[in-house]
Amino acid sequence: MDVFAGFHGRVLAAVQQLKHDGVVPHEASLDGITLEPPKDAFHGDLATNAAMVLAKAAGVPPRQLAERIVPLLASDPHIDKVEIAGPGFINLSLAPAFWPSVLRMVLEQGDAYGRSAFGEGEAVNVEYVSANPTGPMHVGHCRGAVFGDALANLLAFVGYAVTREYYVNDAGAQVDALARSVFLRYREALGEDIGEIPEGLYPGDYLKPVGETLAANHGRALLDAPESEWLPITRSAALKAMLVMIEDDLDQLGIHLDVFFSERALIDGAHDEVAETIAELKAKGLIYQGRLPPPKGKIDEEWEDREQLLFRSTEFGDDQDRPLVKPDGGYTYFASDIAYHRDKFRRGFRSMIDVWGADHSGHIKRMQAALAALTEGKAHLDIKICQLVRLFRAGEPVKMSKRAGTFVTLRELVDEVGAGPVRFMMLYRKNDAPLDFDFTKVTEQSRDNPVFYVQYAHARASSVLRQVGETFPDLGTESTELIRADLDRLNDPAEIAVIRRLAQFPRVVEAAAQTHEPHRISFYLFDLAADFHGLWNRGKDLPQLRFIYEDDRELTRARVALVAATRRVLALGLGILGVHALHELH
RNA sequence: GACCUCGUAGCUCAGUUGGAUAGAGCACCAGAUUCCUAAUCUGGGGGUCGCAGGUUCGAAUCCUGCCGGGGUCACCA
Repeated sequence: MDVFAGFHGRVLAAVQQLKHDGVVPHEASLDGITLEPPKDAFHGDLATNAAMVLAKAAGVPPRQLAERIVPLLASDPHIDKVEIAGPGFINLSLAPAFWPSVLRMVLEQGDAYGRSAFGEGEAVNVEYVSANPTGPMHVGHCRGAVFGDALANLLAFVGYAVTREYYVNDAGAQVDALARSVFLRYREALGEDIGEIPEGLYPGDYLKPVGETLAANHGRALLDAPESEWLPITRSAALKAMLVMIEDDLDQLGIHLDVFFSERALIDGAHDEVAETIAELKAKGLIYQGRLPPPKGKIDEEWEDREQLLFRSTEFGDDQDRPLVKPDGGYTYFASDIAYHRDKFRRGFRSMIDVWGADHSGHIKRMQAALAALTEGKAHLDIKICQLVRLFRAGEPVKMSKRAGTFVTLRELVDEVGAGPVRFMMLYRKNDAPLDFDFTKVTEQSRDNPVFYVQYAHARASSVLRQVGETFPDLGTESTELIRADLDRLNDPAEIAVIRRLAQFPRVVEAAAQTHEPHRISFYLFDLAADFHGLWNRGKDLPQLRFIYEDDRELTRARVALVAATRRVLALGLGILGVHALHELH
C-alpha cells in the first residue's frame, strides 16, 4: 500500500469539512485532488492541489481557499509544517519521526512491500511472444517476450490473476512450408542428396534433427506416400520440435508461459470456432460480401478487384472493412485472431493485453473493433507495441540479414551477455520507443551501464549485511531484529533521501501497473541505486557516515536497517523485471 | 494518399495520467582523489520541450492545423 495514503485521506477529510462549513459546494468533485511527493524536495514532502482544483467551484481565489485548508491539516501530529506556495499549492512537511516509520514498514512488510490489492484478483490475459513456430527465436522476438513477461509479473505483483499466453500460429501457409522443409531433411536423413533448399522453404540446419527423427520413426514409409499423407505427419513433428526449441529459448530468459494456444485447434476442435465467430458477427449484421478499394498512394500490379467476405470494422472506428476469407477459401489470419480473442473472452477474461511488434500496429483498430463487436464492449483489450531493437557492438551497428544467415538468435544474445542484462536493457526504454542494445555496454562496469549500476547497489548492500558481523558479531541482520533499531538516528540528508525514495516504491509500482509500463520500475531502480551509491560515497569521505561505524553500535544497527530495506526494495523491483539480484559482482 | 507512432540539452532518453525553477546518463569544463566501502567523487555550463493556434488558475503532457523522422496499408503471420 501507498505509505502516503493516510495523508491523502486527511486532505479529503479537510475538504469535506469545508463542504460541511459551506465554503465549498457539496456537489464539487474531489476527483482531481492529488497528494504527491513534489519533484523538488524544496517544496516539502507532500503537496496537494486541492485549493486550486476547488477554487472555481467555491468562487474563492486558490490561495485564499488554501488558507482555510491549512489549519485543518496542521493539527495532524505527523505533519510538521503546512505552507501555501506558488499559485495555491499546499505543501506539507512531515514530522521527522515519519521517515523512520516508513523504514519500519518496509522491514515489517518484507516481500509484501509495494504489493497491493489494486488488481482485486481480476483475471487478466497477457499474450506475448507469439512468434511463428518455424525456427529459433531471434532478437526481434526478444523485446516483446521480455516486455510481456515483466508486465505479467508487474500485474501479478499488484493483485491481478494473470495468465501468460502464447498464441501458436500453426495453421497458416508458413507451417506448411516448414513441413515441406522438414520432409526434405527427412529424405536427406535417408541418404538422398537434396541439393539447395528451394526458395520459400526454411534452410536452417536446426531442421535436420527433426528429419532424422522422422527417418528413425517412419523408416522409408513416407517416401512413396502422397503429400496429403506425409504433410500432416511432418507438420505435426516439426511443430512439436519447434515448440520444444522455443520453450527452451524462452527458458533461457526465465520466461515460462501458462498456455500455448494453438490456432489450428480453433478449427480442428470439436467445432469450428472461426465459423461460429463469423456466424455470431453475421447475426449482428456486421458481415457482408463486398469490394475493397485498392490502396491509395501506391500502385499495386497484383491488385485484383473482387468480392470478399468482409467484417464491418468501420462501424467501430477502423478505417476500412476487413476480409475474413482468403481467395483459396481459407480463413484470413484476422478471422482466426477474432475467434481466438472470442475464445479468451469465453474463458472468462474481461481484461486482455496483447504485446505486438511495431509492424503490426496497423492491426490494432481492427482487432479492437472486432472484440468490441463480439463482446458488446464488455471486454477491454490493450495492445502494447514494442518497437525495434537495434544491435550494436562497441558503438558500431551489428549488421543482420536473415537471408545471409547472420541474424542474431536469442540464444546467442543470452549466452554472450546473460539473461539479466538482456532483460534489464529491454526494459530500460519505453516499449513504443526504439531501443539500442550494445553488447559491449551491457557488460561494462560503469555508471552509464544501468544494469551494472543497479546490481552493484544490491551487491554493495548485500556486502554490508555480510560484513557487519565482523565488527558487531551479535548484531542480527534479520528484519525482526533491525526493526527494533533506533531509526530516529537516521537524519543525514543522504539517508533521508534514500528513505524518501523507498517510500515512493508502492506508488511507482501502482502507476506502472496501471499504465502497463514496466520500464517505470527500471528507472525507479536506477534512481534508488543512485541515492544509495550517493550515501555510500559520503562514507568514503567521512568515516562516521559509513554504514558500519565501529564507535557506535546502535547507529550501525539503524543504518544496517536502512541498507536491508534498500536491498529489499532493489530485489523486489528487479524481481518484477525478472532479473535475478546479485549478491556479489565479479 | 490514409492511419499509427515519435519529435525534450551536442548524443541517448526519462518526465509521477494537467502542476511550481523541465530532469538523468554520456560528452564537455573546473576541482578533488590512490582511497580498498576497487570497479571514482563534487561542482558547473548547456533548453523556443518541432512550429502555430486553442482549452484553463496552470500545458512537454489534452484538442486542432502544419513541418520533420519511422512504421503500416486486400490476400501472408
